[in-house]
Amino acid sequence: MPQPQGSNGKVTIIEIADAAGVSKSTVSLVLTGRGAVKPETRQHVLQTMDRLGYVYNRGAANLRNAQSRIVGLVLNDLSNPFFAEFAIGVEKVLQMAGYVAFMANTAESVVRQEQVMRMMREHGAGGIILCPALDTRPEHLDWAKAAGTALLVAIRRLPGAETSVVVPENLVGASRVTRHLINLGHERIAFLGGMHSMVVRQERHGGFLSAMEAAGRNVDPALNLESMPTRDGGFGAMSAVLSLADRPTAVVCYNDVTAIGAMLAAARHGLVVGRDIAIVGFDDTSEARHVSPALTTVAVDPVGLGERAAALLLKQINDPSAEPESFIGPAHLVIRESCGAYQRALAAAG
Amino acid sequence: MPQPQGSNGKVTIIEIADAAGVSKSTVSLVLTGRGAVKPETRQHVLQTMDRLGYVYNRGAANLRNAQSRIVGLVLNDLSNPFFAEFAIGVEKVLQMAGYVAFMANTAESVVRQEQVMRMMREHGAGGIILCPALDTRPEHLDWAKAAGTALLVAIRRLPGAETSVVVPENLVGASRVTRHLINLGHERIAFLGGMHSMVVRQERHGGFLSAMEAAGRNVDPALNLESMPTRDGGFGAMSAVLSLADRPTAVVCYNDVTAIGAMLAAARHGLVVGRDIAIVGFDDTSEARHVSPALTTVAVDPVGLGERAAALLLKQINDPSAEPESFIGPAHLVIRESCGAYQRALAAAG
DNA sequence: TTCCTTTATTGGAACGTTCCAATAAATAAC
DNA sequence: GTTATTTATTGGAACGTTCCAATAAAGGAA
Repeated sequence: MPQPQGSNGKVTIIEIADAAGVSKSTVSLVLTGRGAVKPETRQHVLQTMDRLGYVYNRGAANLRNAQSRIVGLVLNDLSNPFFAEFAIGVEKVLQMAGYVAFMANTAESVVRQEQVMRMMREHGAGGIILCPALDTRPEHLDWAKAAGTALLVAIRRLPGAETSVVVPENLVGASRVTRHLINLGHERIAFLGGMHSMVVRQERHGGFLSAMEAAGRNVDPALNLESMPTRDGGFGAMSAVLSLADRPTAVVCYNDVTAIGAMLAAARHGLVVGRDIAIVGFDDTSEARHVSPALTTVAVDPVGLGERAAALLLKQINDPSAEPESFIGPAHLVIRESCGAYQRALAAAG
Repeated sequence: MPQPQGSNGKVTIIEIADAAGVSKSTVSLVLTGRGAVKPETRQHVLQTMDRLGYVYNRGAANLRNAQSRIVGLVLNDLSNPFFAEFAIGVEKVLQMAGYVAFMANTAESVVRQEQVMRMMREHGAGGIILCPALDTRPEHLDWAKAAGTALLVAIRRLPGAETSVVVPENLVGASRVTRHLINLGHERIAFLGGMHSMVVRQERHGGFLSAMEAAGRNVDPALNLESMPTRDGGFGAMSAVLSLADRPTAVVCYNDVTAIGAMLAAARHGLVVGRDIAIVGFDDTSEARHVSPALTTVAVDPVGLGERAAALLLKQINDPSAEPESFIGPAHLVIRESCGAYQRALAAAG
C-alpha cells in the first residue's frame, strides 16, 4: 500500500535510505545494480521504496552521467498512416534496447520542428530521428554536428545534409509500377500529385520517367500535375486531367492518399477504375487494401524502415565517431485491382 | 558560427558566465527572464550563449523547481487513425500552452503501458493523458493520486477510476444510428462486433438497446454477436449472422473497422449492401468515406476530443486540488449509402 | 553632503542522483 | 592467530541549474 509521503509529493533516495536504515549510497547501488550489495539488504531497500512510493528522478541522474536513454522521433505528418506505422517500427526497436521515444508531430511546420528538436536536446535526448518537414533546409541541422548529437534523417532525403539516412527505394519503386502499366499496354500515362519541390516526388517522378523512356513511350508534359499530397489534392488533379481533350488511360500517383482521391474523381466522372482507367499509388498503406477496387501500389514496409532507422541511430549513439550510414529500403510492386491487371487476366482466361 | 566547446560537448551556464565576464546568477536571470538585468548585459550574454552553442539543461533546472512543462500522451493503438487524430488535437493545444508532449504507443499491452508511464514520471511529466490498453484495471492508476500527478483517461472510460475523463457520447451515438435504421422501417436489427468486456461496447450496445426498446422493437439475443474489433472479426460475425434461418435486415456494428468486415461478408454472400441489407458503423474514420458503398456511421471528432483532453489536463496541472472533470464529446449521425437511406430517397422521388 | 530607494549584480546553498575513495565486516590463505 | 583478500557499506564531492540574501551602483529627496 503506497504511503503518500509526508509533506511534498517527492520521495527521494535519502528518505528511502533513512527509512531502510542504510546510506543513500547503498540505495543508489540497489537502484543501478552496479556494486555488490547483500541480497537481504537489496530486498529490504526495494520493499521500502515500494512502501514509500519512490519514483526515480532521471533528471538528477542525468546530471551526473549524461546517459539519458531517450531519443526523439520527429514526424512531419502523423495523420498519414504511413508515418504512424513508421513510428511503430521505431518504438519497437527502441523499447527492446531499453530506450524510450520522445515523439512529436510537426505538421509540416519548420518552426514547430525547430522548437521540438530544441526541447528534445534540452531534455537530454541522445539522438533524434527526423522525418523533415517540407521546407527544411540542411543548415537547420548543423547544430547536430557541433553538439555531437546523433541525428538520422528518415523517409525524406535532405540533399546537402551529412547525416545517416533511411529512405525507401523511391526511384526503383516508381519505375517498377510504371513498367507494370506499360506491360499492360498503356500508352498515355499521367503522373499525378505531390509538389515539385518535394524530394520524394522528384525521386518517384524520376523513376516514372526512366521507365517511360526505357520503353520508348512519349511523355506529355500536360500529363504531369502537381497537387498537395492529400486526398483532396488527388481529387483535384485527377479532375483536371479528366477534363483534358486527350485523356490518359493510366495514372501513376505520388502516393496512396493521392491515388485514393484520384479514384474518387474518376468514379465521379462515371469511369470504372480498373476497367476504364488504371490508377496506381505508392506506399501500400492499409487503406490501399480496403478501397474498392483495391489499389495497385508499391509496398515499402514502413514498420521495417522504422526498425532500421532506430537500429542505425542506436549504433550511432553508441559509437559517435562512426561515419554516417545509409539504408535504402526495398520497394516492391503489389498488384491489386485498380490497374486492371486482374480483370485482364480473367478476360484472357474466360 | 557555433564553436564546439573545448573538451566535452556540454557548455554550461558557468562557462557562459566566465566568457561573458558576469556571474552565473546573471546568466540564469537572462535565461529565466525573471530579475532585472541591464539590456546591454542581457544582449551580451545572449550573444555569448549563441557563440558557444549553449543548450539549456532542463534536467538540472527541474531539480530545483519541479516545473517540467512536459506531459505524457499514452496511446493504445497508434496504427488506428482515430488515435492519430486524437494525438494531433492534444499536441495542438499543448503546444500553444508552451508544453511538449511525450508520446508513446502501448499496442494494447498493459505491461508496456506500465513501463511507459513510469518512464514519463521519472522524466518529471507534470501530467499524463492515457488512452488505456484493453486489460487496464483501475488500480493500475492508483499511483497518480498518491503522487499528485494529473492524470486524464481518454476515449475508453475506466469504471472505478477516479480521474478526469474525455470520451465520446457512445450511448447517444449508437442510439441515434439505431433509430435511423428503425425510421427506415427495419424490424430485425443485429448488433455486431466488439467483445463483451469492452466498456465502449457496453455503452454502444446500451444505446442500441435503448433505441430498440423506445421504438417497441423486439431484441433477439441471437442477433447480438461478439467479435474482435477487427475487419476479420466483423467478417466472421457477419457470416455467422447470415447463416441464421431468420436473417436481420439491418446491422449496427461496433465500429467502422468491424462494419467494413461485415460489408465484405455480405458481399461474399451475394447481398448488395444498402439494398438487400443495411450496415452501419461507428467512429467515422476516413475509411468509412471511401469504401463502396460509403458507410453510414457516427462521427465523434477525434481532434476535438484531443483538444478538450489537453485543455482539461492543463487545467488540472495548474490547479491540482480541482475535482476530476468529465467531458462527453458529441456524436452525430453521418448518413451515407450503406444504410440504404439514399436509395430509398431516390426511389421515392422517382 | 547624507540618507533612502530603486536597480544590477553576485556568491553560496540547495535540488536528487552517481561516483570515488575510504572504511568495516567477513572470508580465505598462510 | 595473524595477515591478505574479498565483500558490503558509507560519507562527501560533484553535476548544472535556481533561488535567496547580500552587496554594489546609481539616482532622488532631504
